Amino acid sequence: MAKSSSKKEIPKYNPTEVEPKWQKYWLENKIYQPDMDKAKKPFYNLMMFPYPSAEGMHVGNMYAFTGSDVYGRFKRMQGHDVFEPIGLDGFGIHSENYALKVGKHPKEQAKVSQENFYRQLRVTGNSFAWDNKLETYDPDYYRWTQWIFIKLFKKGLAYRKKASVNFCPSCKTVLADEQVIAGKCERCGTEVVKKELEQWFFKITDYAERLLNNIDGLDWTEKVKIAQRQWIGRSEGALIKFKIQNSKFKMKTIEVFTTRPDTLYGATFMVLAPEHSLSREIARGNNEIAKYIKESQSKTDQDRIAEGRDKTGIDSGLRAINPVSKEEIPVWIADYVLMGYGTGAIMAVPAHDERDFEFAQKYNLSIKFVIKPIENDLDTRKAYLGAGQVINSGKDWNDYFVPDAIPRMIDDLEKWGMGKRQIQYHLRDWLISRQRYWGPPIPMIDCPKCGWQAVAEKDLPVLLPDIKDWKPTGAGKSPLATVESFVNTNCPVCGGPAKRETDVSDTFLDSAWYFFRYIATDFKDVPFPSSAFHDDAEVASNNFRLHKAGKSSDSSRNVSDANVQSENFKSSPHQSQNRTEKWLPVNMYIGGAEHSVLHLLYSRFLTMVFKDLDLISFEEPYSKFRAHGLLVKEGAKMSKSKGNVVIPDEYIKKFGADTLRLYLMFLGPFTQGGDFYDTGIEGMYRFVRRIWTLIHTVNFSTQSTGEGLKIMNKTIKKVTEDLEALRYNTAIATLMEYYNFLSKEQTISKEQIEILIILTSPFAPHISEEIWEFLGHKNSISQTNWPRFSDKFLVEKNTIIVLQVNGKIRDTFMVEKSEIDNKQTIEKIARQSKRAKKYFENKQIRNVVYVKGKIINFVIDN
RNA sequence: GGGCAAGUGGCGGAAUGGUAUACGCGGUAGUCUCAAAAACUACUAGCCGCAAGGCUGUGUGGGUUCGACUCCCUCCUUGCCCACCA
Repeated sequence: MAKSSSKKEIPKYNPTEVEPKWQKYWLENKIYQPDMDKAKKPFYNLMMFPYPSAEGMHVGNMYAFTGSDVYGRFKRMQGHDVFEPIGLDGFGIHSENYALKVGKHPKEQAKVSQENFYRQLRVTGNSFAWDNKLETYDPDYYRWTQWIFIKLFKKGLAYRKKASVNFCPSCKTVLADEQVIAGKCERCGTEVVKKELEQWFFKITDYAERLLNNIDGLDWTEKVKIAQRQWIGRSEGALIKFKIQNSKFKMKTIEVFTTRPDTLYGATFMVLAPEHSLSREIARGNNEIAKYIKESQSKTDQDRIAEGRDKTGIDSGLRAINPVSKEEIPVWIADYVLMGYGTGAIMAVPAHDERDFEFAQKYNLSIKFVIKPIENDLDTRKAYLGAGQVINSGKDWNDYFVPDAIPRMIDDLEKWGMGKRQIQYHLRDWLISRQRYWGPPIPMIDCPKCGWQAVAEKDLPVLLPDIKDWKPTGAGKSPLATVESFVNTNCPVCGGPAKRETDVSDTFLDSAWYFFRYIATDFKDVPFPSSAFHDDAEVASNNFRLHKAGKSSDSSRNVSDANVQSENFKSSPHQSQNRTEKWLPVNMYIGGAEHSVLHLLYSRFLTMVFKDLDLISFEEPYSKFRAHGLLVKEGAKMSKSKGNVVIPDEYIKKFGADTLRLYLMFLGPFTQGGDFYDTGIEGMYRFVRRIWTLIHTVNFSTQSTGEGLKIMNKTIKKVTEDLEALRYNTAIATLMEYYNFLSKEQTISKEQIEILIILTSPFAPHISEEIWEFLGHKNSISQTNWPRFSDKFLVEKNTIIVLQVNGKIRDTFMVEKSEIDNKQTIEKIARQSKRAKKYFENKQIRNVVYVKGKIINFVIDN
């Protein structure tokens, strides 16, 4: 090691002193607070904000945040004005359930969690823009969540509908389809049942095609793109009408959706979902059928899954006519057909669908094959799903080959007036209402005269009342329904007595737009700046906590409102109206893959709606998204029940945040996750202390030379490329190799050391600042430019050529770079190899493969 | 049932067609010490060998190639996501 001969005094590395010192420095000097209006190279570096409800931040949160922060710090040093905000997703069932568990009012618990979480976040060394923090349960925030609801309502995108919905008996609320995982409640794991309730929905299905088509253009983790495509679930097919024979009901035809119109001749019966309106109509005059429908509805999804493929059903007694074969076919009612997809009715083709085949066998229904395989014989013991030749399908279709001929067959159906081409999506409308307390009240009023009306925008927010009986009731209504002072109000249209909606909105609505609010937390009277608000009288004109004003306060309303809290709010929406366009869409979004469908899809949807409202000019919220991997503990998933959840606090106390950050980023590829071992972190602590010691003992030479320069440039190149690709583990390995090299050198230049510190600083920001200061710098290391590498130092003078015989390595030798184009010379040197000679001497050399500058391979006969 | 990943030393992992096991953990031996810890140094895939060296080796079996952890096919295993979606 390059130690001084005279023994220097080495100060002890003490992270518990160094780290708070720099955290304080960053905060006081607003080092990480970009100028939101004047920033020249804005870079929005977003990480998914946490639910603060658990027992505090666990190491999985820190893993995700650190990975995002490292990238943000890297971009900042590359000259970008990085905006890296943080907040808390504290509204919602998750937080409320935690409050229930610990027996505290959610509002009280939120205060405790907030303090604890922010304290933890402060000591992890992230470069957060603290001035812009937000919490979803803050009225300043949810006021705008409610505003969004109103905007959607006015645009016809929020509507009420009575529907069979998922209901969690434990959480006592309805759930979105997305929150039901294999028939169980995503939050508590209880089996979900179906309930018939009137609910608020968002019409996300109107955006299905756009949501799907835009995916191709996104720079996102491929896995997440696939998950979204699958969730939206586009399929092409046909809508086909079947006439009902002698229908005594209102409905004279049954319409079905099918992706296999080519099998229409094989449709030997039909099946209606129990919830189908025709099923209900039939049930009115038939007890047995009514009973079947009731039973199937009371089943949990879990029951249905447990039953597997043992299908049940009942003959409705109706007969329909197959439009092409003209055969009379029975109509059944069975719960293997779902109301939520297609038309809620199917044409059953048992010969070519496994489910229909099974059902037909159980109930002895006829099976008619209309496709046969081209090569093999038809096996009539099971459904045939493959491609093939059309048979038994009349003169028009016989001998067609499917699936190729399907489009032509749909054309025929259209021509014959029997059906039409149809594109169907699996995506369903977003169920928004929740019968719970801890969320933003849905800002709607039900007037006996005027019907459902939105709360006037000037009256927002509809404050969540502070009540004692906040626990879920399970009666299909929110606890707010019992608060008369809340419920009773006046109609915003006619002024007469009316009642408020008492449900609150889904947590996913809170988190679907938070990145818009981050950039505008200093704006009181708009959700986010937009030129569209300029002339929009209904926005900005309100009396809610309006701040008294800069020069532009034309609004003289209720300045003295008792609620005024902050002096920092700007009152003019016109000012800085470009801010939204300046910062959004988000440049880099990093978060968990578990939000692949829900959160990412919802925020895309809202962004599109904002675009359609002319509030913004873009329609995709996140230009780039990367999912991080899962952090496990010694091979096992961390969970409270196993008691192996790692809490970062104790490790930070013992080793410091820098060591923990480095360790977390080192233990595996960030996008794939990693395995946390206590012994591993000790090794990282060793590395940090070694750097500290090296700095305090090194003898500086004046300049970097030869090998040193080369290695330095190589290191810069590798670390830069790795950081851009989020390959943090190999970036750190490279830094270790660089340290190992430096520690063995007799003399080191100051430049070589500074490069080491700069490159390490995104991972270990505190110790880097401390060393940077020790080296005599006055600025923050985060304000230093990221070093560039120069290719001219990367050129090797000599190259190692590997000598193979039949692909096996037999020797290596060094040649000058200038020789590598000369195959003859290389071959000549190779033939002289003492070690390899015996393998090709006296053998017939059939071929010599030379790969320039890398390898020479003699191919011989054995 | 469908979709997507991934299988490499004792362990976490590196290498994406060209010297497999970088970096780290753990282990062994040594230096320092009365001793221990820390720190530092060396070794550390398996087998054979005193050594020089050789053979084998990236879940399995095959293929493509001068050359395969890497590309293609078969099977096995594990993880994640979705799931009676017509």
